[in-house]
Amino acid sequence: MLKTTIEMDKAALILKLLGDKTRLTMVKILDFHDCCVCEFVEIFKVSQPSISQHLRKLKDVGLVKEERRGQWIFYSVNKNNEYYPFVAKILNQLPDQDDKLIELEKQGTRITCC
Amino acid sequence: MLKTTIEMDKAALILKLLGDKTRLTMVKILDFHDCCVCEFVEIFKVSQPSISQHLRKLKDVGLVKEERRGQWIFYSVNKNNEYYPFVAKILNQLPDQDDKLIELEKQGTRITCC
DNA sequence: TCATTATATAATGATTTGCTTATATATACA
DNA sequence: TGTATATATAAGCAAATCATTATATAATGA
Repeated sequence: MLKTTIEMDKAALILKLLGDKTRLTMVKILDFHDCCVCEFVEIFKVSQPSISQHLRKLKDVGLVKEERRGQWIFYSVNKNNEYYPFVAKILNQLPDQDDKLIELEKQGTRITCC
Repeated sequence: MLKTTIEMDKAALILKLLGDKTRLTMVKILDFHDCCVCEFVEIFKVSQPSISQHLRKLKDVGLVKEERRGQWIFYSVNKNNEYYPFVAKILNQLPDQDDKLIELEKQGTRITCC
């Protein structure tokens, strides 16, 4: 049976995580494009540990997953996560953030390894 | 033209507000039933000022509105709010909280004035 | 192997959050 | 009018949050 609702506890937890502009934007970007830590550092203009800590939180609840590719660790949305459908309905209402990646391309700081 | 997306700033703000179990449950209940402060105090077993403060935050962003009825002040979801469609798509995925009100009825603490 | 690059983790600090108690205000009703 | 009830606001406090700097770990490439 397909789950159509989500427990309140879990919903509140996920909404809290998404209730931070940096993380919300990250997840919106990751919904369509894999990214590595250093790209986010470039995009958000905050320190590398700050980005790592945001990603850690998202990973801890299973919203994103990581995968090493050579020197980089790429993050992506874990679409198999039990709560992805819940999150997707939120993300679908947000404006696409492709301009952020286009900006990286222009700067030559987009990572496209492997 | 109907708005289909919401700015990231505003979305993050609203998600943060809903990222608290008490407020999330409040809004879910209010989506279908008006309630007054004292009912929430009974439901959530926290102090009256705590409930008032949560409602204040929700009111400040326009998500709920208030209306005095005699001695009580009833809150309801402001469905005319610009961002209600965004919120509704979240609320629709949450389990209904009618048991909370049924419990109040049983206890005789449901307020049905006016 | 050594220097560089990418990332994670630890420690720290300022700010925010969510509760509490105390108090003020407004309505209801005897 | 005086008392009880409902709500809001103020003040205070512990815990959580989000950033920073410092440091550790892992892979790359000369």
